[in-house]
Amino acid sequence: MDQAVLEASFRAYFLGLGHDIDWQYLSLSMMLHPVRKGDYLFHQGELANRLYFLHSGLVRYVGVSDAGKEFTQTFVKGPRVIGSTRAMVTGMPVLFGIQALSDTMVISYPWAEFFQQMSQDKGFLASYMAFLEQIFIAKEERESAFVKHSAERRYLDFCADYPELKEQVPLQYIASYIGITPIALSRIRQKLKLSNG
Amino acid sequence: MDQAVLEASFRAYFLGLGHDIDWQYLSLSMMLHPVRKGDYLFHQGELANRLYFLHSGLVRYVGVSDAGKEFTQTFVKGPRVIGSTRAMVTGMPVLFGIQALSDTMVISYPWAEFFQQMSQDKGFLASYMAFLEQIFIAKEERESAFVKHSAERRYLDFCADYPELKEQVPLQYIASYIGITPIALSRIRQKLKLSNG
DNA sequence: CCAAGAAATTAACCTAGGTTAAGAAATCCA
DNA sequence: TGGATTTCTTAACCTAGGTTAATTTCTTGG
Repeated sequence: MDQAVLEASFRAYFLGLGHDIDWQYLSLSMMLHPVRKGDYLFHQGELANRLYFLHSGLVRYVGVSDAGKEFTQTFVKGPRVIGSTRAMVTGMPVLFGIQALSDTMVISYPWAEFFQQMSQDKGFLASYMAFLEQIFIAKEERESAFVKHSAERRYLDFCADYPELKEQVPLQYIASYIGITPIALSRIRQKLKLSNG
Repeated sequence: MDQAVLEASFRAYFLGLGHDIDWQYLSLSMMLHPVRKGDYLFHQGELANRLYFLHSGLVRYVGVSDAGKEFTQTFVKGPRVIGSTRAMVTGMPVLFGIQALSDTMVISYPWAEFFQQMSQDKGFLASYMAFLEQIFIAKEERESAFVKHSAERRYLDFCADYPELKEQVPLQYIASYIGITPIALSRIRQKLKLSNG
């Protein structure tokens, strides 16, 4: 895949965040990560202090519980910045892994250097800020939904909010996203089928 | 309370986020909200499109579920910026209320105007960005803990992480913070008491 | 300092969702 | 295309934590 295309995709994404950015400040070469369906960009516990950009494809963030059970934190479709803000900013090991659900293309830059160079540009700061606001708002909404709604309601909301994911993503991942087992999700689907005729 | 003191506290907090800020850009008068123990700064469902700063005291963020049950999203001790990023940025109604757990003093500015003026300053952008990173990281950690650990473990972690809150905050709020009922928390505490002699 | 309300505990019972297990359906290669 | 693997469903049983309700302990305002 052509690096120029990837770079253009990356810049277009940032432009979409609402501010003009002067990329002259940036003098770093990107790293390419073609991640195949099923494989991981990184695993829980590893270091991931880079800025990752998912150019194309679909991934999920996966945490593993003390008891060894998987939990899907979120699904992300490219083009979008992905990764762990915490790991990137603090240099601590990630709390979740990122698994490709389709063949994907990811690029990355080392965050510390990238930020040092780009923070000279106000447009970049404003864009990155907008990105942080976006992902924080998404978390606020998700936390709220988790607390307020039953598993059944969370499933229905998922289907309404992500009709296309509902088709592409294995049910077990959807179950782990709404916080229940695949068995419990089956029961819910069964019940819904009956009550809807 | 002296406005100059509150303003100084506000600026000191931002300075603590790591960047020098030129406050000359700002020409807005602050609003004062002395919120007494037990009262709310705002309730779930209201508009809260202002930048709130908790100068002193302790508050909790409270969501109410479909079934009418309360859930404590987080505890915050001043001095710190508080409020809903989502409500502030998007102008949508808040997903949770903020209740004072002690007598508090809160000040606020209208966010849109505040941001318009202050976004001219790179130091402010960088500081606000740092704040967003901080709160996002906290959410990442909390989400991870919720999924990975049992209620008992979450209680023990809470006690370890916030020894001072453990003393000041009613048990029912701690219960709702770790996602269980006060009754369930009592059972856990009982069990721990027995097993520790 | 006391009465009234609020907070915490305990007990008895209930239920959503977890667990194990086994079969059916879908998917994936070779 | 067919055997193998993975995914999904169903059933039977179990358990953490919810619910209701009664009792005790703490707070707090007058």
